[in-house]
Amino acid sequence: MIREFGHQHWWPGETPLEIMVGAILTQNTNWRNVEKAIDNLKQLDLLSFRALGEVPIHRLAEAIRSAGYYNIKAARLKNLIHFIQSAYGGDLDKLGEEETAALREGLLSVKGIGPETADSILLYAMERPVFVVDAYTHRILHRHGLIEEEASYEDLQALFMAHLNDDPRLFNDFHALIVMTGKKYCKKRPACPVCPLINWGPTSPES
DNA sequence: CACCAGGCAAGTA
DNA sequence: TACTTGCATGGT
Repeated sequence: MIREFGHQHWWPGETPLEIMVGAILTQNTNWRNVEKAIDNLKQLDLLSFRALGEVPIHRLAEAIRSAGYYNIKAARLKNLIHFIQSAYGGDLDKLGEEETAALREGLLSVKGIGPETADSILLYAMERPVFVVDAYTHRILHRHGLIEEEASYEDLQALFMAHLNDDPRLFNDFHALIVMTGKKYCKKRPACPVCPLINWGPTSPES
């Protein structure tokens, strides 16, 4: 994957807050639509902890319209801000000092933050050695016969983490490369240059 | 036109 | 517990 795409150096975001916002906005959504929403938040001067807390939710929803599911995502952003405010006094530095396991639990307690979003925040915003699993990860591992179709998020995460060094830089690149590979080759390609041993076949991904 | 994208929660039986 | 449905824009 490195040969095909090079190192990725994710997340495409400049600050921890921007990464957290992007993690929520990209849920089941094309990143290009998310970029527009984030650009818009910057234009409107809304991409700060303070502004996100104060902006009326309907105005926030309108600002992130291009990311889709905008009403739900506006609420989810508010939920995240509220969590940081109530648990860490709105202090991102204090949040940064929290233990990884405790922080993960806290994030998962926020309505609208599930395992992938929580782990994306932990890895890409907080640089914690947490492997991020997504739909591509599941699809690729299943096609290679490495997991059962029914394997859970935690099953996949445990598999990676049991076999890799606890290195945030490695996890960063690995997940990003899986996404790149999935986007480009795992849909309807007859062959994948990243993994020449596997011929996906011309039919549907899950066949 | 149909299908999907870096999910998650709520509803139903 | 095990499925199903809603959420929504924008690109292919």
